[in-house]
Amino acid sequence: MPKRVDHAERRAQLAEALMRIAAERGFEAVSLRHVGAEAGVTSGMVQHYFRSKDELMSFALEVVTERAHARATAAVGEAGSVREEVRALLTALLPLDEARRVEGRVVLAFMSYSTGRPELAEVLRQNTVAMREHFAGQIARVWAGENRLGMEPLQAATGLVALVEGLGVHVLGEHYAQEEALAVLDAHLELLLGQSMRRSG
Amino acid sequence: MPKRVDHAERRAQLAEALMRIAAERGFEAVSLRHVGAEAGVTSGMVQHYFRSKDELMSFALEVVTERAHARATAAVGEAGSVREEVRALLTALLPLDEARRVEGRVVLAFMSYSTGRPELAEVLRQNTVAMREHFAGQIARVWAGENRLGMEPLQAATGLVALVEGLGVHVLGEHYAQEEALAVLDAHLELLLGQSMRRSG
DNA sequence: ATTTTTGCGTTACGAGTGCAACGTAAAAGG
DNA sequence: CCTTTTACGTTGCACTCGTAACGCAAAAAT
Repeated sequence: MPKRVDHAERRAQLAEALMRIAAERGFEAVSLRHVGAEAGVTSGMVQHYFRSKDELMSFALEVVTERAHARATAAVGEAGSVREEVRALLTALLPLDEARRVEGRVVLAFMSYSTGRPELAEVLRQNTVAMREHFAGQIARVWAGENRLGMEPLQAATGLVALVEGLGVHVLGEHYAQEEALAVLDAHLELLLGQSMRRSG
Repeated sequence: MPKRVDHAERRAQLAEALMRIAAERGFEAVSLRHVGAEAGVTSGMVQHYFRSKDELMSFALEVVTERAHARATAAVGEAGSVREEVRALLTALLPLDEARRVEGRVVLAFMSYSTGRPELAEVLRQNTVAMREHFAGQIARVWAGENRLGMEPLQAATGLVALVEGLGVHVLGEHYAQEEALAVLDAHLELLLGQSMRRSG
């Protein structure tokens, strides 16, 4: 055999090339040849590692979700309180730097692309479901059984995830500055988890 | 001249064909030939009404935003109070029936597609900005100068729009049922505009 | 040293693309 | 009636696409 190559690493490199193209030139510019060129190889090499374009696409989506998951768990590790953890998790999902903007664009593209492709849609769905349940648990802990905001923890969690999703989309589209999005997120976190809640009734 | 045709109407028909394709088969299935076939004509006819594919795409985006705007203003007309109006506006944006699901998918596709296409991105941006400002004004009216939730009306409005955007995306992706999304929206509206706010301090 | 396996490039093919050019039937204007 | 204009359809071109087939060098296995 030749130079013994790490299969997983090569696949990851190609997935990264795909993400760069999707983020910079749009999803329709993603082709085997372009991905190869972006990675400095030929389309034949891409074919060697992915049996079809669909397989390449699926793998890229998995990479991007794994990356987001890794950043999220890293952020959790640094948090001291539940509220800090929730905030760290949510801000880890916002496109606040170039790397996350690229990932955000890729995820957005996949959201549209997954129409009529159940396997891809399922990956995205599981992601949302997991986050929803995680936040619901954390919110329930903070609320400690009391529910003075007129909603269930799961509803609050669903709203929080949706809020961040929407803020992310708007920041990506440069509808407003990321500082505004962060301020809005903080205000809503304060509303849900802050002291003011204990003063309400 | 031949059968004297309403130019605007034909363009609208083609835009609708485009939307149907984009919603059912995905954005990459949108081609001049497919749009023509969906509308029951040839690609040459499409070329007759749109000088380029880009022009067709831009027009379709305008159509979809105009349609959403029309539904929004119609919903406002039926509202009796500010809160009802806000709720009507927001639910008019959620993909709660097939027509709105189609539009939602098209908008989502355009969000991704508009990467690197400033004219398209600007249309989406203006939409968000307008809604943000509108809701900020309405919230300010309801709050009547008092601000007990620890955020500005514009921030509350931004959060509301982002929340609905996120809920819409999740419902489109079938991450959860639309009833859940509606319940979450109502809970948040209650939080922002309901009586409980007057009881908080 | 020879065989086998692997990594990767090259080439080719059919299909689909946007677009330009041309053809033509029909209706309005003279 | 005849010309002009409009509304299409048709054809063709240059290009890109995904995929399959083949080629070949290099390294491990024997």
